[in-house]
Amino acid sequence: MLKPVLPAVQADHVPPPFLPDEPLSGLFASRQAETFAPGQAVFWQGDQAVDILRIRSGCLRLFRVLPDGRRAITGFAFAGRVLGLAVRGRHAQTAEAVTEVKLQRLSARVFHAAVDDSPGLRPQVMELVCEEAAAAQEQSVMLASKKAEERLATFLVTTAQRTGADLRVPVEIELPMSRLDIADYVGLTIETVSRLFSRFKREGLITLDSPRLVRLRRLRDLIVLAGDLDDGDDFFEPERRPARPH
Amino acid sequence: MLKPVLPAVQADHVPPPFLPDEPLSGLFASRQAETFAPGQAVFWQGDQAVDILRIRSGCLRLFRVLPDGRRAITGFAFAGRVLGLAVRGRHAQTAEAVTEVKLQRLSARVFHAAVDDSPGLRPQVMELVCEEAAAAQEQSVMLASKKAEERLATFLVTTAQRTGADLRVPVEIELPMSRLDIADYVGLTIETVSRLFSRFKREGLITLDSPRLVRLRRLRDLIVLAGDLDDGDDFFEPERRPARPH
DNA sequence: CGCACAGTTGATTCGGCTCAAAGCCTGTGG
DNA sequence: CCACAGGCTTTGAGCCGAATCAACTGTGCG
Repeated sequence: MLKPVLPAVQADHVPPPFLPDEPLSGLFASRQAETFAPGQAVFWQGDQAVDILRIRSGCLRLFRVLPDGRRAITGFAFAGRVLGLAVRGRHAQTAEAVTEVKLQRLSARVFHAAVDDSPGLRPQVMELVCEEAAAAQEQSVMLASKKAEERLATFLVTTAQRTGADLRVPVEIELPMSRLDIADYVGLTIETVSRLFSRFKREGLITLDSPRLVRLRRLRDLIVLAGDLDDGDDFFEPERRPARPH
Repeated sequence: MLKPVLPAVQADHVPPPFLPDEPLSGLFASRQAETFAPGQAVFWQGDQAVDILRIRSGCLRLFRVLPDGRRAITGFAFAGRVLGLAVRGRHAQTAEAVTEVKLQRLSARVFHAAVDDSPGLRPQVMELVCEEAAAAQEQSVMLASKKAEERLATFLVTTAQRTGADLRVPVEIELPMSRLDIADYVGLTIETVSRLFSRFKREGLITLDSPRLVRLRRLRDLIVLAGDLDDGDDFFEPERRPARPH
């Protein structure tokens, strides 16, 4: 689950707009990018899903709204993520830009046709869908059984994970999303999330250079706090995340 | 999401051991069934996933255990369900028989080889994996934003759904799982679940002929209570769930 | 008959929510 | 350059819903 999943994103010299070795990048090669401003929706819950999308840069939030207005964020999507693979018919969620987002679009019909007669692509698509399923289950487990502090710790650790940074030293992560987004993601309120940030800071687990810029000191303790996460012992194994030549 | 998903399970004359039109039934046609006693594990979290399984009868619980022993049930699996499709490498969860379970087994290697060169089977497998992903997300949304009573209502309604019964009249559902199972599934404690059953009964939403035999009176109110669920207006549309000839 | 276990019910506690009020940055216009 | 507005974020006080702890009640089984 938490093993290195993203391929080579941590390579020092690669700027955001060009991630090599991304899954399915070939299919999108010649497609031109659209831009979405922060807060703008890419698609809405209930929309007919006609396209497969690939994020070039930026961050999206994926969420569902209950009839009474409560919002549950099911995930955040970053550069390289392909959306719409597991969608049959209508979108079950809304996708909204958190930061400015650039993405490419491909007709689902064309996409699936192309994938269907490429034995090389098929397992890649399957792999991505499986990852989505696994992530959703992970989230369920967290929400069903973890307490507030464990949820935030989990969020911080997995977010750090995603950046592909070297996890053996204090990691600095930039959170593009607001406290409200985080709250709706981990199933808490803004206030509780904020209080937890403060507490983690007070206890020396993190530092907050600004509300959106977190440095994880004592990552190991955070991992333990997070509870699950394969208990993180193999997080620091040299052979799993080889030292980068510099 | 909640539209009729299972094909023809509600046909009156079909006894549990022989569900026709089941997805992928062809592949398992000649495989002989194994039996698991209640409480027995079919596979363990962490096991190498070598087989694809298909449930012929009975009910399984799928769950993960956190290091400190808390258990989160991610779902229950019933006859017709195929397990192991979305698993890469090791199982992320344990599967345990709730009732006596009979299932068939097929080597994952063989299975995927067969699927891979059958253009007819591929979309079926994809469909199932997508359903798994969707179910997990549904669960996440519920756990992230619903209160206790809404969770139990959701559980009851979706369970009723699954049976494929006519939902316009009081549905009687047999719950194979214990209160503890339900609690671990909806992210509550046994006591809270029990209290809610009592309350629903007191309020006339359900009757409890025995702890495991629930009759849903006022299903509509339960659906509203459940909150989400497309708000259930199209639950009762005649054309969606045609009246059965008798 | 009595033990074991599942489920229910009650009393109490406590974590996280709600409501309310300050801080704090960012951008905007004077 | 500073003042101010507005949206985030933080912090505080009090409350409430669900967890916890603890009987008690079936019900099936040796």
